Amino acid sequence: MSYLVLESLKEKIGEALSLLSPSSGQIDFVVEPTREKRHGDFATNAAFLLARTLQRPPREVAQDLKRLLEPQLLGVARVTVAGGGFINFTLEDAFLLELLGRVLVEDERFGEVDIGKGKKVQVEFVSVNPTGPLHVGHGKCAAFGDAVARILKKAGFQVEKEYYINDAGKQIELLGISLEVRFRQLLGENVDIPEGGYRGEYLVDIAQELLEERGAGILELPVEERTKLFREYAVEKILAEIRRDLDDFRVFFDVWFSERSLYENGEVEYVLSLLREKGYTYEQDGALWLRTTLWGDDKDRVLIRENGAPTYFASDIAYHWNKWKRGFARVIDIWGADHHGYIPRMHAAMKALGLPEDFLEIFIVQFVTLLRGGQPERMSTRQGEFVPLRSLIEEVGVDAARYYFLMRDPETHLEFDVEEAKRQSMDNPVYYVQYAHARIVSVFREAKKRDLSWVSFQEALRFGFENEDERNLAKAIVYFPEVVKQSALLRQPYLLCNYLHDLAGSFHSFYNLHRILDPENVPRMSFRLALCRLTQIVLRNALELLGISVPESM
RNA sequence: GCGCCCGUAGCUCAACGGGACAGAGCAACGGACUUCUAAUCCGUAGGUUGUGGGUUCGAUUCCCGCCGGGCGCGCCA
Repeated sequence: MSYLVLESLKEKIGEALSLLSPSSGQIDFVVEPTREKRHGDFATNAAFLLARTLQRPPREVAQDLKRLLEPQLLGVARVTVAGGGFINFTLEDAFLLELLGRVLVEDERFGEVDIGKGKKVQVEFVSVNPTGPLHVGHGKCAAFGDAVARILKKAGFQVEKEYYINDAGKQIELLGISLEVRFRQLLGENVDIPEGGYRGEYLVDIAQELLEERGAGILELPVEERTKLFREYAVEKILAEIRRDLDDFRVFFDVWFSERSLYENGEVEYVLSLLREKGYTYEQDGALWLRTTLWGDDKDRVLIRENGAPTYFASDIAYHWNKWKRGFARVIDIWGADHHGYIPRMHAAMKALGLPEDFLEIFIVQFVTLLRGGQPERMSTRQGEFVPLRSLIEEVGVDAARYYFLMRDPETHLEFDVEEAKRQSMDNPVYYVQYAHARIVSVFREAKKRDLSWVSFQEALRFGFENEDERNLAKAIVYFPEVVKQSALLRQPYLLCNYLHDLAGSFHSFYNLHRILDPENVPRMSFRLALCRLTQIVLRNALELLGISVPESM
């Protein structure tokens, strides 16, 4: 993977550092693209860091490093010391062009970086209780989890996407009861949805369907059978709805895992006995507790209630034990912000089970504040007030919705004014990126229409750069694998959004400033068409990682 | 009260696990289409990074105190 320019630079700098100071092998320097071109192509802060340990002025250390590096670096035209001690590198054009040649060969595989080494990773996300349709906040989780999974796959992990169905417990009981109330109301009975029940309109529709399907007679069934029927019917219908929403949002899961199954095959029981055996549990007030405080939780947590029913926590521990048994090297859980208080106890439970420190990785997705005409809209399924994901998709489209959710760090709050997104949909940043791709396709379409002929892309690269705009575009293109690597390591799709916006910007500038189709100058035309093709490859590969469509025309 | 997230241009956000002059997009202003898609480009303007300290060659970034906003703190899930 030597086209990871930064990687090879880093390696050489590391070697130079250890020559200057053998003891300081673990200096955590960075190599980054420069913000300004007068600083060259890439720069490192290594000298500043070494200066500290050596107790010498950074500039001096930088000079020493430069002397060591200069003869070492192939493909680097210039090494300079600037500022207080930055070391700047300027790539040779020939090297850059060689890298471009490799991109053409790699094509759809370009951007693959093998940091995963085939390790099995699971990403579990959305996992909404089947008690109501998906809302906008879930959409953010869905877009994030799906993009992370795609990125990890590109980075060499073996990835599975999973949805955990909370089809057990009190909330589900309440759902069944709420449906029965709606059902009875349809038959004219004067009954009310109980405290804490689900009041959303969607249950009225489902009750209507059930009535048409099974008739009023089901109310005559024995209590046990009747509540089971209402409960299961509600879960089934709502889950089907959730699946349909996710399909339309282009989010597909490999596994749908039922919480209830953990009870049915005795795994909850088993994990509880495991924890008992290890001596991390105790009885108090008629309940069974886990000593999560041993690992930093605020207080111990209940596993089995006074009434004998296991808590959600208990089944969740069993669930993660199950994940471990399935052979994942690591599992990534993506939760809504309302669950963040749950993190310490879950990590504690993993430690109680003796699982590796880094087995479970949890991401918290902060809420989306939906604004509609300046008015904030609260989202709570239990209150029955929420903005469905579906209606957002219908208003702004899948591509725009996904891009908006992904363009920021999910752990920060996101403000999303629907009215504004609707009104300004033509200025949406996602179109800026997609438009670059559509333009490229259009150039080739035009070239064919005019029956132009040009030198093959690979051959054309030897004509080299004519201006800085072409060169900037080339730099952006070869930087792609580094972005994939970073966003995979940090699990941050938004780095790709930023990168895409940059790349599209470099292309739009290039396009506006230089004519591509010019039969009078075939070498130049050929070289520029090669750049177009290269840009197209990267735009396509990157958009696919985000689950955003790649339009041929707009 | 305790814990987590956040506070950067008028608005929405960047700044790549301390670095060069804090950058984009909207909104504002001025230019560029008889020529490959103007959903674009080129340019101008816009800032005491909430606030007060501290750590050091250097702080938007790390630490502490305050101010303001969001979310949690169940034998719910």
